Amino acid sequence: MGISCDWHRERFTLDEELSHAVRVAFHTLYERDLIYRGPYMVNWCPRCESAISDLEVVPHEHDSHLWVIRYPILNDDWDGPKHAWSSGKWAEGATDFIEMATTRPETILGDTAVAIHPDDERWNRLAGRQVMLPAMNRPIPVVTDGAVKPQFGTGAVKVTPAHDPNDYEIGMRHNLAQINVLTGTGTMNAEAGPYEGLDRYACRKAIVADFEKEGLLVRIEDYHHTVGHCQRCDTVVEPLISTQWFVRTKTLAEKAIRAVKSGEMRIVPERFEKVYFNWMENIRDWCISRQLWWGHRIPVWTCDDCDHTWSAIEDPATCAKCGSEAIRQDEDVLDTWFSSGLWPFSTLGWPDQESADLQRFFPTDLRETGYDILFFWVARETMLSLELMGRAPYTTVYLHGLIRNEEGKKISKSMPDAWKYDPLYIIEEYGTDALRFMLTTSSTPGNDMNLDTRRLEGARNFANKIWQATRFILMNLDDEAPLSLAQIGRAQLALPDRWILSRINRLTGEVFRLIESYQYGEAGRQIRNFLWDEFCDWYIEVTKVRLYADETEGAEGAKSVAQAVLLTVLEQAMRLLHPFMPFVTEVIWQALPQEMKQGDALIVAPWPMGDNTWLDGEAESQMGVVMELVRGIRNVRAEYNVAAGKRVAATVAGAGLVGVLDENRDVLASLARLDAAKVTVVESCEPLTRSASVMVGDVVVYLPLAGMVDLVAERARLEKELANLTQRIAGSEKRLAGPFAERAPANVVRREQDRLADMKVEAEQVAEQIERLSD
RNA sequence: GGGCGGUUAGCUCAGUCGGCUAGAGCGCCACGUUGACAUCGUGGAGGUCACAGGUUCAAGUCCUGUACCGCCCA
Repeated sequence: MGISCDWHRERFTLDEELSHAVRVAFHTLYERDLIYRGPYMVNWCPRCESAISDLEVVPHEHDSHLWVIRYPILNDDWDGPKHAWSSGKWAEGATDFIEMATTRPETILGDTAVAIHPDDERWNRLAGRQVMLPAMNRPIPVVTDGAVKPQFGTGAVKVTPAHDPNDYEIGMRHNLAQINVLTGTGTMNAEAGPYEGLDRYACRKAIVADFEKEGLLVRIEDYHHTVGHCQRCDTVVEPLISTQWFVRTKTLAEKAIRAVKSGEMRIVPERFEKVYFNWMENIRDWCISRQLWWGHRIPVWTCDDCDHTWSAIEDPATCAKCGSEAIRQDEDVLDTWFSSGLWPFSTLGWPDQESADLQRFFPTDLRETGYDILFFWVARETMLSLELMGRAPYTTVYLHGLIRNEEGKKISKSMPDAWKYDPLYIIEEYGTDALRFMLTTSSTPGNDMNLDTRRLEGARNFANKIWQATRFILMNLDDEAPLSLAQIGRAQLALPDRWILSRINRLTGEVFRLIESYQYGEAGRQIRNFLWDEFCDWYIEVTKVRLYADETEGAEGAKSVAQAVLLTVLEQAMRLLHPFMPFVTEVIWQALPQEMKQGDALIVAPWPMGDNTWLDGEAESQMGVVMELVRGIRNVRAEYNVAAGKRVAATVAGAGLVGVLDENRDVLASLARLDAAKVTVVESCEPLTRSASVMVGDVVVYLPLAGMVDLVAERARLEKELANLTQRIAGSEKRLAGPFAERAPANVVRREQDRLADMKVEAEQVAEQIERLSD
């Protein structure tokens, strides 16, 4: 991708230094009582055989079922089953039942209660009674709990504290047993009684069949719901009670919120601050232990002899308390985001606070990443940095959007056509510069971008365009070293030179401003527009007059001025474009004459700063008139089907710009395909008959297109133009006559007045031409 | 349920102090000069800025609401 990195600072979190940082970080947090171990309901991936954090659970929608089942009530008529489960007679004799719905019938085996809402009249009468748990022959109570939603299912719910977060809460409130019926791989364990050894889904099938056989299956409803999947392997996760390690996030999150609120750390675009606050304010403790075979092993040891548990930075050989050698390190490893969260300082030498890199580079200016990483990485880096370094890890977080496919779908490796979106493939097809330019200029900060190959083509074509422009400039150099602008007096510069130099310096200032405010896309687009539309389409075309001029005419001086300006502008533009298209700009820059540049390579060349002394409003406005005239003449030629190659005569009534236009008659002639020998520039003249005319302000150009001008058509054309002008003049006059004149800022009013004056002059000219054609 | 983003030309998108006739690329129509480039040039057609209110001298831009699409969190 052409990214400029300090490659010698490349790091891996399992490197020795960074592993040490992990140990120190863990130990420090442990000593501050910010890390604890405890039983908790976690998300368990049966395939990874590991706990995963809340963030690693991806919800997916599923079409499933709601199984409505019933449990028999223990009462005076029935004191329990007389027959074996699955005999078909298990519930024989039972007279009262409680109905409830479940999406996971296999968890029935771990039920330790049935819950109802205290106000639910359907089931109130059963509060405090015992029901017999099918299959397990375990009497369990009916409890009342406000958390039960009466409108869901039948209003009664089974309670499985070891396998559901809500049930866990209910279980805590009612002091219910937590019975885990699953193994780490998702099969039923010994607590599952007759179903032991079955896979969770096989068990589901089997238990439903048995419920049906026993007459305890009321009905099956279709049900659409979301189910959590493992981010890593897409397996359906199980909520499971297990003992895990956690970071207490409350105080860390408070600090992290304060860092942004106080302005110590800024998030761009700003709207993501809200997302950040919302997440931090509702944060749950961070489960950091993983039951994986790789990673940083948790640096906590337990003594078999005295049960002492402690954290250490260096591996201990004996118990810190009793000295016994019978010690064991915790088997679990740390969540990778724990070590990654230390990245902003662990890579700079921390915990060595004196490290030169740490002193120099911490905190970092800018953290750039996708907004989907805000919680995973940015939030953790921020919390850990504030706790361990005492300050936020960076001053600004810049979040970009995600690349999506043509239909706006998130691209993932599992898509059959994922290869199309592989950056290496795109680079192969369009080039790295094209990809970078497309990525940087195709969207707005923080918004997603649909990949569009047409934009890649456009970017590739742009690379070709500047390459061709460079070829043109270089092939028109002479043997001698080119002059620098400093060697040329400003008085020697022609109007187009002053214009393009003003434009590039204006652009340079604008790009600086845009990049400073993180508007990279707009900066890139402006550079592109400058190079293609102004530099290539106008300036290069203008210089051809001088570059191709017959040298015997003594045009040598003018030629070298054009060469100098071309090189100067190109060189500066390449420096501006370099971050967007590093490769082609570097190659072009390397090919430029040494006199034009500083340093050995563009990648280390100074960033261009605009020079305001080159800003030239007069040149921009005068050149603007020239360009308008050229466009107008081209337009007329096209309308009258004048052969593209045909050079035509012209008379220019230049009015106040007569001097300027006279000096630039060659430019006009070249760009508008006029016959230079037959271009007359005067201040004013009698309207030419049998000619088409082009008006820009008070300048009129007459094109005597003998035999080609259809008087009727020309009149119609001019009348259309006049109608347009008249309408705009009316609008402008109306505006200036209203409250606008006194309420709007003076400069805006002034501008409107100037516009009106210009339009009036032009309208007069057009009217005059129509008048002439009527004679 | 809470929050965010989007809705501008046929398509993909810009438009960050509210202020010239709302822009670009691609596509479309016409033409194409020996002299950098057909990965190109010149000219042209094409938009009631989702809808409804409001603020303002002035609204694509600010405020309120609605609709549809997408995303995040619970």
